[in-house]
Amino acid sequence: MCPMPAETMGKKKKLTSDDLRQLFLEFFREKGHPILPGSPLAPHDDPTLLFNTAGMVQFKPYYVARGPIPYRRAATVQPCLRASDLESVGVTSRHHTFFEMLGNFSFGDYFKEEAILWAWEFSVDRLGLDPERIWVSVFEDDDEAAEIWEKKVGLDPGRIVRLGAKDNFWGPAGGSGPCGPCSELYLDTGEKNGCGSAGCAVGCDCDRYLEYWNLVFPQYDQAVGGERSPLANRGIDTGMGLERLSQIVQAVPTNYDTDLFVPIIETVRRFVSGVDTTAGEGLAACRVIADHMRALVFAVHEGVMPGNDGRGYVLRRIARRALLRANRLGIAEPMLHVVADAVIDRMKSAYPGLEETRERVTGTIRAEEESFRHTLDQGLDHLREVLDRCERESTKTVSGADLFRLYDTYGFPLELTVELAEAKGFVVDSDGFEAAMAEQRKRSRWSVETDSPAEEDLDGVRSEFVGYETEECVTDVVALLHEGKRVDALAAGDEGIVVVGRSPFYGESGGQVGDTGALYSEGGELLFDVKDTGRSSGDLPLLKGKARGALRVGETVRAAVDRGRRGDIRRNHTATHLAHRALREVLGDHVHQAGSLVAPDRLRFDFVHHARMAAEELRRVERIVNGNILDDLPLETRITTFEEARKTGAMALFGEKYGENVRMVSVGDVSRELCGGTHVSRTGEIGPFLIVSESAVGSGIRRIEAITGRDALKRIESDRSFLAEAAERLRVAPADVVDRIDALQGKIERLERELAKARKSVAGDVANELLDGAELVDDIRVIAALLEEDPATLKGLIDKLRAGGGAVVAVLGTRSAGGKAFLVAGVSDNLVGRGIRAGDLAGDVAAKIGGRGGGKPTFAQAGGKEPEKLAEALASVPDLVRQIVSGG
RNA sequence: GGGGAUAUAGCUCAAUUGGGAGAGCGCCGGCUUUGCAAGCCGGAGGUUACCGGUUCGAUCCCGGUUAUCUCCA
Repeated sequence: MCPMPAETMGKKKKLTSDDLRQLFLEFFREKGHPILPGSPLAPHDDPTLLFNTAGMVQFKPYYVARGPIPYRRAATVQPCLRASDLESVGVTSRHHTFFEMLGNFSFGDYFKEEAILWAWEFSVDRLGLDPERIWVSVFEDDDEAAEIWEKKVGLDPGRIVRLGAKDNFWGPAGGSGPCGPCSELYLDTGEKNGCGSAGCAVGCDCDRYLEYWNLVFPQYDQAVGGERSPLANRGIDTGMGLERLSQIVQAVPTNYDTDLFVPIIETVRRFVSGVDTTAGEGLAACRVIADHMRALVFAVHEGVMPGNDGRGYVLRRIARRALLRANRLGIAEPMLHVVADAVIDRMKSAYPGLEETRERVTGTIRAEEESFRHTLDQGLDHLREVLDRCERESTKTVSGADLFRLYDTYGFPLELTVELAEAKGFVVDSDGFEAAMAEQRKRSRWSVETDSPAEEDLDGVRSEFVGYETEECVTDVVALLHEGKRVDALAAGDEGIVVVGRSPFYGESGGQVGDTGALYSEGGELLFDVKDTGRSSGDLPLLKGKARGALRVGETVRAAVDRGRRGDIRRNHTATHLAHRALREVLGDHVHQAGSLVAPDRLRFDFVHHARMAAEELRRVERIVNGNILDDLPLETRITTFEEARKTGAMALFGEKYGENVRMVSVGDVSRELCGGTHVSRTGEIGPFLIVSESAVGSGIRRIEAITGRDALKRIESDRSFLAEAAERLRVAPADVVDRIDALQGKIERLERELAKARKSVAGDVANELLDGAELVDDIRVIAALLEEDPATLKGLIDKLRAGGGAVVAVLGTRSAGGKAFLVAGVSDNLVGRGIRAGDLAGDVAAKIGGRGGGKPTFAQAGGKEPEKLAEALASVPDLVRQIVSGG
């Protein structure tokens, strides 16, 4: 193949981004690289990263590993997500939240020479880039790399530029790990694209020299503190962004004009009318939406849900930024899910898995759109209130506190607040907002600093977990903690923490709760009650509890786990695995664990699923699990490598940290999961499995709770006795209980209707009687009576008396439950003007029975503690009315 | 992990210093009208999230729990 300048490519068959992925992988396969799948965007095994931000992340251990590794070179296409510089997206052509990295890697295999020669060969021979327009940079003191470029490649020394650490020293990704100097390849797109300044060259910020490939030569291992040591397997780590590569190969002005983005941006445009989307803000908005939706689709596809912390929060912020931009474009309807469809259509050829999750992904995004719409509506209401208040207080400034409250509490975007407030002629106190923000940051930092325990206290302490094999063993006390400090001994009665050399106690982890039990002396004396077992950051089992005798470091003890409780836990844990498997079978493969609790009395399993489970689905899950239990399947645990386990299809958790070696738990051939917990040896031990509840935990996450073994038997027993008892009370056979209840309810309904009618007519009679017996004060009929009715009836009577017409004052009393007095007072509407208020009346009468009262002018209630004085107090009502009438 | 807010009918939300739990939509029944949209009347539906406290009396005040929203880390 002969070299071709970039522009001429356009006239021939244009290379698509799909072609470029293939060409790249094919080229490095020819050079002896195994082609590996990209690792997940959300790495399970690297807690230093929220998301995969670079191509080499999955290989970090291989650079550091001293022992054997599965391969010495590799090539990948790695999806990456970077949310650290969201503000730059759409403004420049080179920042993306989601991008794909093409990379070739060497771990202790080839080094600079091959990497450089191959990069050149691929650029010129396969991509057809014009060799006269390729420039390179090397780290300032990397003579070796410069010489390879000059001597072996034969590149004009004038096109080899030396740059400092800012540009040409890479890493480490995530703050620690492999790093080293690098060499970058650039394509000169010609003077017309430059900034025109005299110093314009490689490294300049303008768009003339486009960096497209970074060859990193990792040779140091950087610790968290910043110190560097030589890397065990120095090697090569290259990264070429597919978006940028597509831009230069397709000879278009920006990444957004490549075939990766065009169909997506076009989809966004379909929703816009009246705004120019070919330039300026409108164009930038379309680009941002397209970019963000690519990130969102891939992250949700992998099972990350928008939420309010960690990875989920990053996702939510990305989604909301996209929505805000859509808002700016005048789009009111939910549309991101449509853009998501376009992303899936565009990317499914390279990532076929996207098609399978399409419905879940677009559904999740749609739900997120609607939830943000809701947040915005709420925020608008609050903003309106704030502005109204400012108006009333005739101030033209919206305070920092108000701005912050809208943002912090109601999640209303600051820029929207500012825009809307200014449109109405207000000014905003941005400094006040910043101050409030700084205050919140300070609080958060403070809380992080103060609640980390003094873990360094346990440096050098070793403890082995032997609980898989045994529930009881003889061992030594290797450390004691009292009130958070290392001590040599605990006295009887002290609360503290014990660490033993060999621990049969399981420390809480992976959802399984900690064991309880006891420590005994060699003579059999109880020394320590283990009330719970935790886990230090170094995974030491920490036995928490109370000393019953003197306990010293170095002492030999017999450690015994509470066997019955552990048995319950084992049953529930194995049942959890079976339930997980059964849920996937019934609901689909998108179901995966989002949280789990394995306790002795129940198991709780949270999982990703978008809808409420139907009763029939729950029954099917139950039936499948109980079927597995009846089959009495054997369990097998095996220690293997993470990669090996994945190949066998074992389920692993997103966001969970796994070491080099993992423990794989298989239940027959129905379930295979990575798990450190304790399990039964055959499923038959589990006994009955009953799902007792299904509920929502958060958006897109459901929860089931279930019981097994002894608790399930107890539940069945009590359910049966409830039913038997109910049947007995109803005097029917258990099978007829439901029919009987229906019949009874119909009867109750009929009787209640009749009763209400009867009450009404009785109340009418009583009201008439009371009116007849009323005392006249001037023209006012005054009624005061002590009745035997309940408070609700009294209230009804008052309404009747007031509605009867004429001038009426009524106070009714009764003894309420609990030996207290209850009063209601009513005054007809036409008397309010004459100064008679029900509230006052109720208060005055209540005063005579040791209580208080109040209410509205026409209706009031009161109570008192001395019901025996009720009659006397009521008798005073006519006088009270007389006083008001004559006094007023 | 920390701060703030919210929790009332199936849904969206009211309830003025603590004093009778409501509206709109939806649902059921009836009527009227009709090309459709609809209209009129009636009805069912509530442990005011949960637990405790103050009070004669708590949807309202106080404390705790849980859940959701939201910001920071």
